[in-house]
Amino acid sequence: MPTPRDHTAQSATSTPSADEEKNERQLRQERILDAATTLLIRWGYRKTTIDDVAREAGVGKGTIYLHWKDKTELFQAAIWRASAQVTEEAKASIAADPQGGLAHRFWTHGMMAILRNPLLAKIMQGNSDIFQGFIGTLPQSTVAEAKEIFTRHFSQLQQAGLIRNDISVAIAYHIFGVLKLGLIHMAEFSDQENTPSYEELTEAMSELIQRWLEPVHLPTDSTTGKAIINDWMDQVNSQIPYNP
Amino acid sequence: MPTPRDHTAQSATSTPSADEEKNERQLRQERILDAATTLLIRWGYRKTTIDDVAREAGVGKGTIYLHWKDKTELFQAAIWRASAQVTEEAKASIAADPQGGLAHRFWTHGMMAILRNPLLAKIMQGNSDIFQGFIGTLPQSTVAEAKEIFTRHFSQLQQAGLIRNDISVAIAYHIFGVLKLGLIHMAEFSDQENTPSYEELTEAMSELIQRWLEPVHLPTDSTTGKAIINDWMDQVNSQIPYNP
DNA sequence: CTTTGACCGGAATGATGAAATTGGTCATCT
DNA sequence: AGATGACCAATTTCATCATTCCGGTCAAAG
Repeated sequence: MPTPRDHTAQSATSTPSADEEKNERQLRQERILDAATTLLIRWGYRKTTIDDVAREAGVGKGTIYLHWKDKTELFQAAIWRASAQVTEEAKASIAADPQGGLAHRFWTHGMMAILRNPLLAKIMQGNSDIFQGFIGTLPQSTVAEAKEIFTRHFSQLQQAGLIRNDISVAIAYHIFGVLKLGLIHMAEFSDQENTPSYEELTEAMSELIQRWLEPVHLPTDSTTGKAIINDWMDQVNSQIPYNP
Repeated sequence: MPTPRDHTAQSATSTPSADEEKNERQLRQERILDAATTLLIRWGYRKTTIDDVAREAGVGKGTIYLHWKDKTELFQAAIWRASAQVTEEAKASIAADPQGGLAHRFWTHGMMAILRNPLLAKIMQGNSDIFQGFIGTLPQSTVAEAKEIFTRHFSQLQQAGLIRNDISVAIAYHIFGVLKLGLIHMAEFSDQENTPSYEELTEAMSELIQRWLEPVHLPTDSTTGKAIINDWMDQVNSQIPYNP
């Protein structure tokens, strides 16, 4: 009972309309996700308690259970929101880039969007133990589906002449995995001072992708590539159960 | 006392010459290293005891201490021997390959030599927990020195026109690290059936290196490159305290 | 109705100590 | 002398129990 907290919005209208209530609820949900994200970055999954999140968000513990079934769903929601934001940002960057349809530009925009997001950046920078005890919660089907989405769009990019045809999708998928995991673990492995800056690294990786995957003669039309990649991002996003 | 064992060579000459004794000792040392290697692969560092090794090698436990100071030195020796063998093999493959001086050929030979070695292959295939409780025993200076060796020879290869000049050594070092760690962790991550075969993977990686690092116009003379790489391997080997 | 935090029980954590294991030594045997 | 394995001390492992912690519930408050 003796828990003074700032109820800044003291119900200006005595009877809030249904819309206003909806909005209130929405805002609170975001606030809780903000709190979860902050603490996820600061303490990791295992060491962050529901109580912590509730306190950080300024709500009661029970309230959180009005929004999510359990702890994993809450943190999944936080990660999914981050992913959705990142994909959305990447989509925008790609749309704004005249050459956004090219493989290496696409990679660059994706990587930059990730690094701009505090949560995903932290993961990328090698603090993979944020997920202590959380990995394995994700359904195996999700991983398989992600691979399917990759395969489908990679093939489309090949058919559009944006990626070399003489490379197998399975190999490409595996090596993309190698690059992603390698980036994370190498960041964890090497000490700060010897690690190149992320700008340098992004640029170098972008060039690697370009030389590795792009054919010498690229199609003059960039819209097809953009469309494919846009579609890709949308499907990745639709795989993420995050309601705006 | 009741420990019957096969003393096949029952000292044909009553007084073995100094040479023969030396040889005997040498052979026994190899046998112990063989045992250590086998058990390292089967059980990992932590779960392999000195007793196990002695039994597997058919010698008394005390005998092992006539050869090495302690447990870590024994297993270091086993790993170092493996590394020396691998570098030696790689050197031979490179020497036999007319194009052995090219970056992507060099990478291929190195990777194949590693995969041919049971111990290092096991590590490469993601069973990095072979080292449970062993990592950290290696002096930090070794890592730093390895980086120096890389840097020096990479620059030499650039000067020889075998590797593009417009890429920084620091970046290249980091990305090589990404590739190595990525290969290990991706192998650990993805399940058998979805993983491409090592032949496919080696070939694909070789091509990636080629496109990423090699200039369009390569020097006609291959001997310079071979010499540099030979030198590289020798220095890596000399960093390893393994006496034939 | 919505929101809350006291409360509950299962699970993680830590302290304790007995028992087993194991790296390394050394008296003994060859 | 060179090789060995019984032996020792130190560490690890395991079982036990007390205590704390925390995800989730729900009766009560607003």
